[in-house]
Amino acid sequence: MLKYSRQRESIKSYLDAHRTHPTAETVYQNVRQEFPNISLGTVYRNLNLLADMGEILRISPGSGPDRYDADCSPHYHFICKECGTVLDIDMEHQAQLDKAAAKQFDGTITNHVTHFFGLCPECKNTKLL
Amino acid sequence: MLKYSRQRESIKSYLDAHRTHPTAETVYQNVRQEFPNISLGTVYRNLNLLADMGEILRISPGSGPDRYDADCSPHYHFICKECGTVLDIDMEHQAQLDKAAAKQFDGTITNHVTHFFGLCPECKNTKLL
DNA sequence: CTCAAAAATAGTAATGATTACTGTTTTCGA
DNA sequence: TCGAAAACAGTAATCATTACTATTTTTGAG
Repeated sequence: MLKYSRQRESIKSYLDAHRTHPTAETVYQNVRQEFPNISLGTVYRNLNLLADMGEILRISPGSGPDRYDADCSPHYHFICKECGTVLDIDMEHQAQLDKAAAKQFDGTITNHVTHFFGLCPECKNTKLL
Repeated sequence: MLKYSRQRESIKSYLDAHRTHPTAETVYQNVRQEFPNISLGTVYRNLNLLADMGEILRISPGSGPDRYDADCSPHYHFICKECGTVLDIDMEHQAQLDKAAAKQFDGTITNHVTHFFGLCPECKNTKLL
């Protein structure tokens, strides 16, 4: 049975208010303003809980720590090869990919995750100089 | 300047011969048959080197250790939610996705990585019982 | 409201994957 | 054949995350 916790509430509302795909560490540093004694373990436990309940999304960018996103709608992410920033991609979800992949496959395909890579707007400009 | 090494040769040929997307640990255990004194660090260093040179592919499956693949052609992977197995997906590469993603995006998109999730053929059968 | 069981917490230790460091060995071109 | 550069083995360290434990918080029944 799930019980309310002020810490979880604070973590969730931080994510709701900041769509920057923060890491657990970033969430920790910020929620600490409200709960100076919160422990990193509590942040991880609640992020996992929220993700398991489907209230937030976990993004695993191939390298570096996982990111979290309050936007649970199926959408894609961009990851900057230079600075690691994670940005939302404004593009419709390609549900047909799952069917295309299932054609020659004997198992069951339920979903897919796509990450786009390249240079974010800022790093792109820096490279021009 | 890159110098030849018997250890790197052995790692590369293990990958060439086994298209099972092994982890660094699995490569280590197997190459150890030929080089009993090889260290895990050497395996990691050479896998990174080969990946940087574009001779092998690194697959980061969101959870668990990275996998390596001698097949560098752009292709997709399936990851079993139950057992973690990584399998090749027989499906053409969707190059147009990069362009679609770039439309509303101010940075530069060079490539994308897509992982399909679900149940592998074996776990699917096990679930039926 | 009170109180106790269940859940959550803080603090800390442990784990797993990977990288970094160091002294020795191997490679390879002059 | 010889010496600089690169790679090595072995080990220590790092990073992200999970596990453990004693204490505190939540919540529903009386």
